[in-house]
Order: sequence, then C-alpha cells, then structure tokens
Amino acid sequence: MTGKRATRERPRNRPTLVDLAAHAGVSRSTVSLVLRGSRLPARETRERVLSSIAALGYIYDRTAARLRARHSNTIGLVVCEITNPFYAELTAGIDMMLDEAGWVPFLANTGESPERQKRLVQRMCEHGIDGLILCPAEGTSPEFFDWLQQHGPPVVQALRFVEQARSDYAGADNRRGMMMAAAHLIALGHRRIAFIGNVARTSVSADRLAGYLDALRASGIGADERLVRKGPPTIESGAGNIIALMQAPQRPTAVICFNDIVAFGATLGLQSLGLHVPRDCSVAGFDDVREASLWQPALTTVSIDALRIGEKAARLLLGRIANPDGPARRLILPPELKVRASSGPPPVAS
Amino acid sequence: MTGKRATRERPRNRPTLVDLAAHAGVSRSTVSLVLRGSRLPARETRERVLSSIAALGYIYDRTAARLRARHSNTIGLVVCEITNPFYAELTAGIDMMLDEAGWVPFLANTGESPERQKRLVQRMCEHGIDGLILCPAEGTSPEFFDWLQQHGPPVVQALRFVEQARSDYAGADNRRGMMMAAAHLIALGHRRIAFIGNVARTSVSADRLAGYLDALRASGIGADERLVRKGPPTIESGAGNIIALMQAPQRPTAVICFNDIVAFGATLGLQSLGLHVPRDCSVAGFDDVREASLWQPALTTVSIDALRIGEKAARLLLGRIANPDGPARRLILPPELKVRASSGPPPVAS
DNA sequence: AAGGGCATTTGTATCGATCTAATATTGTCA
DNA sequence: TGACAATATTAGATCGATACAAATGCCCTT
Repeated sequence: MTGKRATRERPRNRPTLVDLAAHAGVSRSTVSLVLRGSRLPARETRERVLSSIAALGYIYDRTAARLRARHSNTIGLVVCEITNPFYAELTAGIDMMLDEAGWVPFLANTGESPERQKRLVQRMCEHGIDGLILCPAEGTSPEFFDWLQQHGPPVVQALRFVEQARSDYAGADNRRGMMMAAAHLIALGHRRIAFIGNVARTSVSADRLAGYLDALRASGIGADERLVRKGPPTIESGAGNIIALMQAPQRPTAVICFNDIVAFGATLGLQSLGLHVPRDCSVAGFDDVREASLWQPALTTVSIDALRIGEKAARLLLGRIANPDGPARRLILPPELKVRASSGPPPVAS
Repeated sequence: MTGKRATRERPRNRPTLVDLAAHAGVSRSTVSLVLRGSRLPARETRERVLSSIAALGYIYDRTAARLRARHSNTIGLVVCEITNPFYAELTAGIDMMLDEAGWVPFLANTGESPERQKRLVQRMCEHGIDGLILCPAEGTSPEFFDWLQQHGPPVVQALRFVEQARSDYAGADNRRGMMMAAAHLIALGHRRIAFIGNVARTSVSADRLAGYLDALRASGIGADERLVRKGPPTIESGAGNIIALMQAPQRPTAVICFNDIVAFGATLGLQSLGLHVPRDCSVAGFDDVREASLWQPALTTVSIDALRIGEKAARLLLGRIANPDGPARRLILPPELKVRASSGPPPVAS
C-alpha cells in the first residue's frame, strides 16, 4: 500500500526550485532565471514566480548554485587581530560595502600567527570563497602569496602588506602621516625629536619610521640614532622608553610614538618623572583611537580612516573578481594630522 | 583532428575526487571515506589516498559536500557593532573556539538595525549555515526568533538577549556586576549614589539598572529617582548628566555609570566643574575596557570576560547543532569588580 | 504560404561531493 | 569444503541549483 510512488516524498520541508516550478506552472529553468534577476522571462511569468516564492516561503540555496555556477558571492576576511579597534573598523567598512553588493564574508582572526593564517585561508578556500582580503600576520612569507596565486582566489591586502607579494592593496599612507607629525613638531621649534617605534617587522612599522626620518632629513636636522628606540606597541614600552630617553644626556624635547597606545605610555612615563606635557616634552601618537581626544592632555596624533580603507579594499576585491587580469593596484589613502594639547613649543631652556 | 574525445577534458585545474580516485587506484567512494576520516578503509588504502592528496595538491570542496550531506561546518555570526571592543572580544573568542573545532563563521555587522539584521540573517541562511550566534540589534522583535525557529538553524544569543525568545544564551551577569559596584560604594560609606544609565531598550540596560536598584534596596537605602538619569552611552552623556546631577540640590557623592565610556565622560564633567575624583565624588564604570586602568584616575569598574563568553557561546551552539532538541540553556558568567583609584570614601562634609 | 526574426520557455547534462545498499575479499570454524 | 561473519570496497542515485542549446510561439514580411 505504500508502494505507490506517486509524487516522490521529501522529508526536508525547505522548498526547492522544483516545488517553485510546480507551484508557478513553469519549468525549473524559468524559475532559475527569475531568481537570478534575468530580464529574459516575461513580466507576467516573473510576477507569478515571485508570488510563488512568497507563498512557499522559499529560501534560495546558494551552496547548490555555487556548485554549478563556480562562484559563491562569498569572500574571506582574514585579519591579524580583530580586537584591535583599528582592524575592527576595517572589518566594519568591508562588511558595509559587501552588504550593499549582496556578498557575505567569512571571518578569521590569525592572532599574528602565519601558521594559523595558512590553515584558516586554506579552510576558506575549501568553502569556495571568490576572493580574499588579508591583513597579513607578522612574518607572512611572500611564498604564501605564490601559493595563493596558484591555488587560491584573488587577494587584496589591507592596511599592511608583504613587500614582495604581487597583489592589490588598500591602506593608509603611514609614511606621509608620520612625516606630517614630525613636520608639525619641527615647525613648533623642536630639534631633538625622539621616536619610539615598533619592533614588529611589518610594512606599517617600517613606513612610520621612514616618515619620521624623511621629515628630519627634509628639514636638515638629520637623525640621531640615540633618539630612536623600539619596543612592542604597549603602554609599558612607551613609558619605559621615554623614561630611558629622558635620563640620557641627549634629552629630547618631543617624542613621536608608533601609535597612540605607546603615546599614552609615554605621557604616563613623563608624568611619573614629574614632567609636564607638553611644557617639558611634547608627545605625538598615531591612529587617533577613540580615547586620544579624551586623554589628558588630549593627544596630538595622525588619523587613519580604517572604515573607508575597508570599503576601498572590498571594492578593489570585487573589481578584481569581476576582472581577474590587469596590473596590481595600490590604493593609498591620505592621513590627517590632528593637532591637540599634547604638542607645543619646546622648553625655552633648550 | 580535435574530435578524439578520449579523456574528457576539464578546463578547471582544481583536482576532484575523480582525479584522486584515478591517481590512487580506488573508487570515489573510498576516497570520500578517507577524506572524512572514516576508519572503514584499510590502513594501506588510506595512506595511498593521503599521498595522492598531497601529490595532486587536492583541495576539498566543502560546498559540494554540503549539498549532499546537508551540513556545512559553517555558522553565522551577527553582531550589533563590531567596532565596539566588547563585541570584538566576543568575536575573537568565538573565532578561536570555532577554529579549534574546524568551523568557519560568516560575519555580519548590523549597526543596531533590525531590518539589516533580518536581511543579513536571511542571506546567511541562503548560504546554508548550520547555526547562528546573534547579538540581537536593539529593537529586535521576538517574532524574528519565531521566524528563525521555523526557517533557520539553531540560534544562540550572546551578551544580549530578547526577553521572550526561546533560545540558548551566553552572557555576563550584568545585574550582579552592577550590584557589586553599588555595594562597593555603599561599603565605602556612600548614601547618595547616582546612576547614569542607557536609553537603549536592551536586556543589558535593564539588567544593569536592576542591579543598582537591588544593591540600594538590599542595604536599606532605597532608590531616589532624582539620582537616576539616562542617556546614550557616550562621553557627552556622561559629562552632561553628571554636571546636571551636581548642580541639583540632591548632590550625589558617587556615581555609577552604564559603562566605562559614560564614566570617562562623568570624570571629565566633574573635572570641568573643578571637582576632584574621588575626593568630591567617586565614579564607577562597567566593562573594564582597556583604557579604564590607564585613565586618570584609574577607573573602578566591573570586568566582563567577553572572550570567554564568546568561547562559551560557540561551544553552546556546536552542542545545540549536534543535538537540536532539549531545553534552552542559559550560561551566565560571573563578573569581576576592579577597585581602582576613582572610588573612595565620601566627602566628610556630606 | 513559407520564411525570418524576436521574445520566451524548456529539456538535459552537469557541478563535486555523500549516501545507500550491494558486492568483493578475507579469515574462522564446523 | 562450505557456511558465516567481519572487513574492505564500490556502483549508482542524489543533493539543488546553473549552463547551454534547442524548441516554441508569435508577428511581420515577402
């Protein structure tokens, strides 16, 4: 009695193209065309299918579509540290842009581990991403990009880049930003300007140091390597390094820090020595994190619009996916100097 | 001359199960078993297939697998505001846990828009997610959860929850945390303790206010509604509200703020009135953001371990996917009070 | 009446994996 | 030797969509 295999029964309740076609009285092919927004089907047919979609509560299965169509409207987003507000902003910008275009990102956080990065990217490739936005982890080798070029989808690097890798890139002009900060201090009259940099071997670290040196060179002051120090991008590094600098004979009248966090540390370090900012020593940071303007004294810093960089990176990637060939593009957004209370003229005694 | 269709040519270079099977001299089925880590195939066969995988540079196609297997090892992660470091931490925790388990999250940011949230979740469903972690946007209706229950995968709410929604939940004990902060101030001798809350109608806002009221009630002080104010969670709100409070007749000797940002504002507001923290008025916040301990004075606050909550939420979801039935679970992690310099005994004149 | 052009619609093969049930192989024991 | 169980392997259908080429109408010429 159960043998009458009339309309084959499906246990799953989610309707498919076939159900839709039956309900609307057309073929699967026609339904598919409507789903994809083709203008081929007649207006009346389209409307009939559309109403069937609503009636059945149909949900499009993009995974099935992907298998045949060979693209997924999916990209990978691999960042080095999502808890850094800077990369969170980038992520928000990317997400916003992708949403508009109807795409969805897979997310992964590498925590600066190239091994983890490799594994995560590989996994995303298994999921059939059409493109990849990458903030390369510290120590990412150019060979990784060779592998990607061979086995992976198009890539856009964002905010950071690996020097020898041929790929699109969207980021900030760190070099120019740091140059602007240094030029500002020089214009105020400073001549002994220290730099507390980052130990990490990333493009960002190198560019920021280069910008500082550029400005000194351009103004004819020249660099004094005793005024250049490095450390991790932490409060402690900022405090420790400024204390060491102030206790050395070549005492600076101003200090530029790798980023705002280090600058916060430098401020605290100066205060712990009983020194006043900016009367005894000016301080400048980089990034313009939310707290920079609230700091006491409000921090002079360089602002990067990570949200916009995210949007640009996403746009760059979608363009590249649509048109995989063509030369690599580099999109470098200008930074903005925010002059606040932490910078002023050098002490007169100097 | 081109007609000799011997071995059908495939333009794509990515090898498939068929290539693997041919290379290893076994059937597709066997290869599939090996790929899925089944213990059915003989040791020797498994090793042969494994070496073919390496030899051909095979990349598993999970989208194809998903079509037949009806699960994707993919979940959706929908947060209300990724640029809030709090949710960024949560995201990092989730990502960490999922990575260990071999899963990948889709990410989307709703920016507190229920409409956007609906669209994004729907899109993720189209991509075949097996589960969803949601920090519901402000104003999410319980009906949305009904829709999900009907058409979507299992859901876990994180950090926030919609009251009437039946779903798993992982979050912090906001009520208890705020109670601890208030109890701390009461123990210091304060009797007129103000509260600057959040206007948003979220579970978090309600719970934090409730905790404050609990503590007052428990100590027999009772609430004075003139000391309770609300505003958006911004610096400006903190500053504006504390200034209004201090200029009213019922001047408080301490203030508890919805979160650290508001507390920063309150501190600045007090300072702008020429008042000293904590001598003239103690200040407490909530969240223990990174800057709280650096603030001048260092902020007394309640610490929430969002990273761990993220891990718990992910674990909860994976458990639920493996076993969809069973009662809804609520996982509520205890907060920790961080006593710092911004709280002290009330002014003696009081 | 036949043919050409255009707008619509559809049948069938296919994407790359998993699932099911059946078959091949081997070892053990009566 | 043959039956039986345990182990190892496989063929063929299938998941839900898209691609492609072919078919169908219909109107307008000639």
